[in-house]
Amino acid sequence: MESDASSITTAKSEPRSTEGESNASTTTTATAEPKSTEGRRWADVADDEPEEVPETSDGTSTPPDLGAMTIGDSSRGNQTLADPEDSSIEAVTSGDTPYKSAKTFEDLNLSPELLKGLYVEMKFERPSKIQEISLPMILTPPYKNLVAQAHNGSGKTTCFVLGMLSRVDPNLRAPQALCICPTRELAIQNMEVLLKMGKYTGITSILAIPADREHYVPVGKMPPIDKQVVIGTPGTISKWMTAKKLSMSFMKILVFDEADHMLAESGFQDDSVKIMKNILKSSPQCQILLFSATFNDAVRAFVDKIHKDLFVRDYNQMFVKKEELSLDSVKQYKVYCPDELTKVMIIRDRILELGEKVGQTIIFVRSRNSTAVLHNSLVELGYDVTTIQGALKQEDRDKIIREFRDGLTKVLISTDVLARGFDQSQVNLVVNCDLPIRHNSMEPDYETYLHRVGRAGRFGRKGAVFNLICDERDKMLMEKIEKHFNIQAAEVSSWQSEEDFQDALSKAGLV
DNA sequence: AAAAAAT
Repeated sequence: MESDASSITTAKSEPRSTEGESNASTTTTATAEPKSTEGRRWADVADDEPEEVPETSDGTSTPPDLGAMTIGDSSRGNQTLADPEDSSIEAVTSGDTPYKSAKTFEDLNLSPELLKGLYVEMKFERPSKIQEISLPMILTPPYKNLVAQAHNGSGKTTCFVLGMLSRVDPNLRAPQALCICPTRELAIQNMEVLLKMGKYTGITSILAIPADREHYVPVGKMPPIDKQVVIGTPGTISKWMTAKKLSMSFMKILVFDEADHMLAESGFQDDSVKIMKNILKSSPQCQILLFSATFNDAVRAFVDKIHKDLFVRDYNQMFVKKEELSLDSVKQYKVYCPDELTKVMIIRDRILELGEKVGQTIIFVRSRNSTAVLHNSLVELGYDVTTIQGALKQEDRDKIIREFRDGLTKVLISTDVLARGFDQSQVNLVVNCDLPIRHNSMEPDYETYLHRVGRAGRFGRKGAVFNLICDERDKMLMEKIEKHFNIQAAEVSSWQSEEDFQDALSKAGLV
């Protein structure tokens, strides 16, 4: 993984309105971490690739001491002394709390039970780079809010799950940690990680997603929640909260997964802000973590605003530069084709079989209706594909996901319900049958594009994306995407040539 | 347009 060879840079910013504090200015960089050859690290680095990173300057490198560096800026404090060529993750800490990077889990004062979960269940050996940086910021008092950006497939989930588990007091039988996710699938997936990592801790948890019909209990008849960690979707959480079934009085940590989406999208934003305000009212000290691979300027401004409006507290940040965000390990292609109908032929004749050879495939389309159209034409032709979208019954959604997770199905057609966060290591191929587009505009949806790409190449694995381009609008969208991420998607020269597709996959390192 | 969710 090339990104491991880059360095960490950190910068210190000052909280607004604290003047006259001393600002020692230094920068430190960390060189490539030595790789362990046996077992897995916490982030499950691609195990099929022999790691050949030499243990260079290991002994000579300075550990990144996250507090004691660089300048404070009076405004937002994004100023750093980083070498722009060399920085892939940047931490901006706020205030005077010194943060020391966590080279081992023992550095973090975790309970023995949690450590056992990390080593035995998760098979982690030591913190990854983003964990090394973010965990001390999460776990060091005073507990400050954190806005954390990290690459797709780099293990954000394990970061905030570990954060929640270690901040919960196992002896207090009340909700203390809350995680809000954009989809039920993501909530379920995060819960699975929590159960695994927290297996020996005895910490209790509950999913807050709508129950299916036979398990439905009216909220009024529900007993109050006494579980310590709650993970769910905004509607259900908000419902429980309003009905006073979910007490916010002991809440210590609130996590927004895919935070940019949760805070920016209408429909999500209202619930998210409502929950946040409600928690802060009864639990003003609650720590808020915002995690995502993408934070655009509008979201950043909003985050800054809510901090001013609601908390008036300073917050820490960790982020990645836009140019370094698109995954190097996933090769992106464009396929020109004459019309929409041809897209189906291409998927059928060129992509499906090749895709099955290299693992599993997700095909993204724009609308629920398009999933049905594509699904039917492929099934009619005898192909075994399944489809997921938000209008399906929960049981069906669960079944489709289960079958895909178990490897019983190889090709999944999906709306953007799976664009974010869905983690299935066997997905090596992503097809954008439609490019993602911003509602009511001709602009591409850059964030969604990046998240879709990120469904392949989990944890540094190889992957490929085929973008099907059939008219001027597609072409324009693709050009904008390339420009935005400063990449050049390779062209599959002829959609009619099986060899060209074969070639594309081999260039992506998949065959 | 899609996502969540409750009506």
